[in-house]
Amino acid sequence: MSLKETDTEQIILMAAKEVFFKKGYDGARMQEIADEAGMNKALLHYYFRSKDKLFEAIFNDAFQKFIPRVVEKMNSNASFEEKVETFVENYITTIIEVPQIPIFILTELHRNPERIVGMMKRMGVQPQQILAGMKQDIKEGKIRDIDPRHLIINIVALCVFPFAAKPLLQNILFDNNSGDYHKFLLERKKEVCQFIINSVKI
Amino acid sequence: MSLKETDTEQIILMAAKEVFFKKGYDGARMQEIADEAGMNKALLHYYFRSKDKLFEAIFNDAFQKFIPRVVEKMNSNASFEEKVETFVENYITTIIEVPQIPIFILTELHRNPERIVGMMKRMGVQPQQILAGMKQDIKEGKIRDIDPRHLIINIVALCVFPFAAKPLLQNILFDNNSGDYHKFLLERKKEVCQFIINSVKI
DNA sequence: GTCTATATTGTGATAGAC
DNA sequence: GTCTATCACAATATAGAC
Repeated sequence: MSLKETDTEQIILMAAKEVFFKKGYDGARMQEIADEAGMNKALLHYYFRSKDKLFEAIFNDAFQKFIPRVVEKMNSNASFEEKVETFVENYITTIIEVPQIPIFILTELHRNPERIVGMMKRMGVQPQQILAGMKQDIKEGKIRDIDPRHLIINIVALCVFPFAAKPLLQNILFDNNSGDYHKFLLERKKEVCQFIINSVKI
Repeated sequence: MSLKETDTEQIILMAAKEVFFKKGYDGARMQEIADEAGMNKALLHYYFRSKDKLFEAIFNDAFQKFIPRVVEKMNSNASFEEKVETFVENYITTIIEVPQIPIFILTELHRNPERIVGMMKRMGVQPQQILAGMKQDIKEGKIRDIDPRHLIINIVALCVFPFAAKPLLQNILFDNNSGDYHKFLLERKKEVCQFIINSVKI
């Protein structure tokens, strides 16, 4: 594989990511990706055969960069507080870099649930161990009695939602000032941790 | 307007809602809506002129049924606990009836932010008064010191997320048993209230 | 590998018979 | 009001020159 070929492939991937993230699969156009990449439609097909295959390449990549960083350490034997802090910190830091990811994944999850669920499972997103850890914490009286499934959903919800609803929140709460909203999202790391830990205190 | 005409119009609207909710604007096809309604494509255009207009009818309707029920009472002078309980109760009850609404609104928000934000504002989704109420509660020492914007986002996040990510959560936490997940969502009403109130306790 | 041109199919929309 | 037939154009995909 020559250097040139790899370059072109990378340029296509970057352009496709841009467009697919913004418009979703159904809304994206091969022509727009080609324009964004500064080349012809035909080249996209030359490298990736079809829109579907190109999308899959983007999606798998986004997914594989995202999930492991976020799930990391959740199964360690750290304290509940430490686990929450690590998770929230990793999650929000990661998404701030690519804030379109949550809505992208949610949309695709809606469009094609089986595929996403399958991918998640294959990548080791198996909450059983995490749930067991939480049960242990409850049993040992470290946190109050709460259904671990609610707790885990609450944690993820608090991290994801501000990004999924960003266009609305930024406008309605921050007059569309993206700098302010960015600062606000950074604050959320400690805010969310505090919110969770407070609410499970004995 | 004859009875027959109104009937057909309603049938179209129901079919369109079904398809638009499931596939989103870009993914939906006029042909599929016509099939779902048991009639011809041409009729859709006869009644609604264009795909865009039909979509708008659906969206406005979903929106106008949803938002007022949810925002209701948030501006009353009830206690913080009461307000949270009313909001969460209304919100989750409403969404359980039409669980596709959150992802539908989020997707559309992403596809066309200005339109959604505009509609929300026109429908009186103005958080200033709610934020002011929360500030007052903080000042009077009824809840702990917390940025009201974080608080309001947290409340909505906890309500919305389980529906937005339903296909994933139902599969991964409940082995795709929709009955179990439904029970779980009903439980969330009190669970979410408790979670919030605990976390803002002095 | 990259381009232009074109094939092929899909899709929103309209014309016109009934 | 409802249908069939069809238009016009958009979008994915491929053929073939360079």
